[in-house]
Amino acid sequence: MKGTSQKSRSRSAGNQGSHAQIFAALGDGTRLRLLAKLCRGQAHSISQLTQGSRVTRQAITKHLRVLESAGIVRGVRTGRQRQFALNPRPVEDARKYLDLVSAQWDRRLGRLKSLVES
Amino acid sequence: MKGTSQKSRSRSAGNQGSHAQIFAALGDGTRLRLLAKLCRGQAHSISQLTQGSRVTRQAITKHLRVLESAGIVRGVRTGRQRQFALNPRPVEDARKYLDLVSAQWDRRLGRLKSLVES
DNA sequence: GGTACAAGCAACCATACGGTTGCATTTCGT
DNA sequence: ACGAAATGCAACCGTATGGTTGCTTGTACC
Repeated sequence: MKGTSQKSRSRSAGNQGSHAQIFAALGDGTRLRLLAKLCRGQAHSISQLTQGSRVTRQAITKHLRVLESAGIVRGVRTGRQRQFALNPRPVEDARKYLDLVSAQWDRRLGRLKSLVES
Repeated sequence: MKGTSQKSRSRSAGNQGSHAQIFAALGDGTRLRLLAKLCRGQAHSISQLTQGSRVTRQAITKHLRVLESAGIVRGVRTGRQRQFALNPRPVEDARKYLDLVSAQWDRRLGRLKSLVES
């Protein structure tokens, strides 16, 4: 997520930039753990999300910031705390991307693989 | 993929480590471009994969190494060159993981979201 | 109004990442 | 055998990342 300067391109086909950003955001254990908590549907505050983690609240904040700029998560202020909730859209997007990769692979292989492995 | 020292744990449920590694491997534009080439089914050598890229062969080699240690790609020697081919297994794995996330979210939301947003 | 909880800000640190350059090694072809 | 092609290896560089600590700001609540 560093070298690739993803500005704000939104080309439909082969748009590696945003996908790369999403995958990069998912590419960390702590963040996946956060995701696991949030995908249960309920919004959590930062300190709630810090509960049970071995890292500092600050670290969690940073991770949330990463997830947020990837669009995976959205935080809204409610009083003195920020409630973070999952935004399933980018996740769906990433899933579709991987689906496409698999599909393309399968198509080219003529489903030989599926026959052999199943 | 740095702080999380993913050694070789293979717990079935909530195994963030390997998933994180896969996502991290996918979290780069250049590597996604590599993936795009390879998912077309044919194996490519390193110099072939370097073709059309703006970065050095060495950079590509490093990226391939990352993809390889995530299991996404496998390279075998054929004479003086290494043929790299995609291994769809980890990709499928990652896709399933995201599927699970979405499913969990949808279930908890009782598909309220889908009704509203579509 | 004062206090305690939640979060933001900023600096700092060690290490990983993406990339390059330069040189060595292996292997194919003639 | 020799040159060229395809990799491999190693050092180096700038910047990002994950994490910490310390302090300030904002908000609830009695």
